[in-house]
Amino acid sequence: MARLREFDEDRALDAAVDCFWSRGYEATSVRDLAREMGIGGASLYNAFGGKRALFVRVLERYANRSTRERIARLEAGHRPSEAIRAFLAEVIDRSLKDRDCKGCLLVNSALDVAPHDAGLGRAVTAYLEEIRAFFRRNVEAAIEAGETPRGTDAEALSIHLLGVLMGMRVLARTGARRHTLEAVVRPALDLLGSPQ
Amino acid sequence: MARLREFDEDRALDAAVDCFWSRGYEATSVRDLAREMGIGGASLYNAFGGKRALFVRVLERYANRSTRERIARLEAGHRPSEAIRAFLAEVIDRSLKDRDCKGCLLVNSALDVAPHDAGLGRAVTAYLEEIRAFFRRNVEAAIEAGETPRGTDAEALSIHLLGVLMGMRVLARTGARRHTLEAVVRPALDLLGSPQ
DNA sequence: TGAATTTTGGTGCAATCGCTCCAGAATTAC
DNA sequence: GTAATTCTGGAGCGATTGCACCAAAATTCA
Repeated sequence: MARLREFDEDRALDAAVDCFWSRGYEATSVRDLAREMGIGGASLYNAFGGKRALFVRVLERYANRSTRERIARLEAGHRPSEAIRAFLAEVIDRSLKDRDCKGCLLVNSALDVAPHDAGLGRAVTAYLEEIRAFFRRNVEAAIEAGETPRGTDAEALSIHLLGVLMGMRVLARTGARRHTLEAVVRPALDLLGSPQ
Repeated sequence: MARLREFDEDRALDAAVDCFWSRGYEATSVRDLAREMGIGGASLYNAFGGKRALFVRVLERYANRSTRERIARLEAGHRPSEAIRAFLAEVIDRSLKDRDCKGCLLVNSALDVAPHDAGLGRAVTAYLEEIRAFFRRNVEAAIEAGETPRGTDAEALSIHLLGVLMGMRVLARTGARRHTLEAVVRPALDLLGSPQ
């Protein structure tokens, strides 16, 4: 009973992800977004509501396509401790390939927008908590499987792993090399137990 | 042979530090700065050259008054491994008191401006490297003093400590509680050897 | 086909951006 | 005192910001 949308919402959303990811929230203008998404300003407001509302959708899409996809894939194909190892190794590899050092949209947002917008802050925190839950789940399973020492505190180690991941993301953003990123992570992986 | 400056440059610089610190580089306008510094726009440009040039001065002042002061004070009053412990403990304490979660200006800048401005990026990296040098120096001394296990790789551990510090700063920015920040740090401190 | 509804590109608004210019005030050298 | 020099507040530059509005285009239901 109305005119059909001419653009593909998912494709447009992907373009918006790239836009916010490489420029940050504040530095990205609605005109940048519209141009990159291949739509007019009116369509953007009509379809997504505005800059902030679009960013909420972007965070959700990023979490789905980047974080959750990786977690599901690695958790399905690896033993618990190896899933964590592979997760961090993959982040290192991607960070090194990431020429313009975009880093992780969630981490960037945690420092950029979260402190100035309580709502977005809660969203970012929830996504980071999903990553920690992945760590925690697999540390527990690794202990159960005998891969990780019995006395290990899974809760504490999962927090440590999240912190190490955040730190690596920050240093990667400054252009750190592989040996630096690996040195950040290695002691945390040692706590998981020596890989077979 | 000319009119004297009416404002105190150091006081104005401190105000500029607070401004950039709490709002970030992009989100801080020259008008914000001038108002908070208690000077006119023309004076700001006359004395500091512009927004970016002022930010360079701000980074330097922050490094002097925050990072370097802390390093010098703790290094003078503690045994090597205790200096590192006290450094991280102090960061945790200040992060928890920091109601508006400003975090660390250097870390915020590492994610905000460094990737989009090579010059500022190098400056930020250099300041972070000073912190790592503090870690490295004291890990080596701690090994020498028998506080830290002999086999420890001081270079690698100093990088790990820097990464853990960055990670803690990110999580603190999202409003993390004490037990979270301490869980991030504790495994790294364990590598320093048990405190006497 | 005509009414209803939504999307579309374009235009434009009020506000703000970093920055510049200017006239006047203040200070020192002469 | 006079000339020279610098600092000061204020006004204003062109550009850009997020967003609103509009008429035309497109589509479905009647």
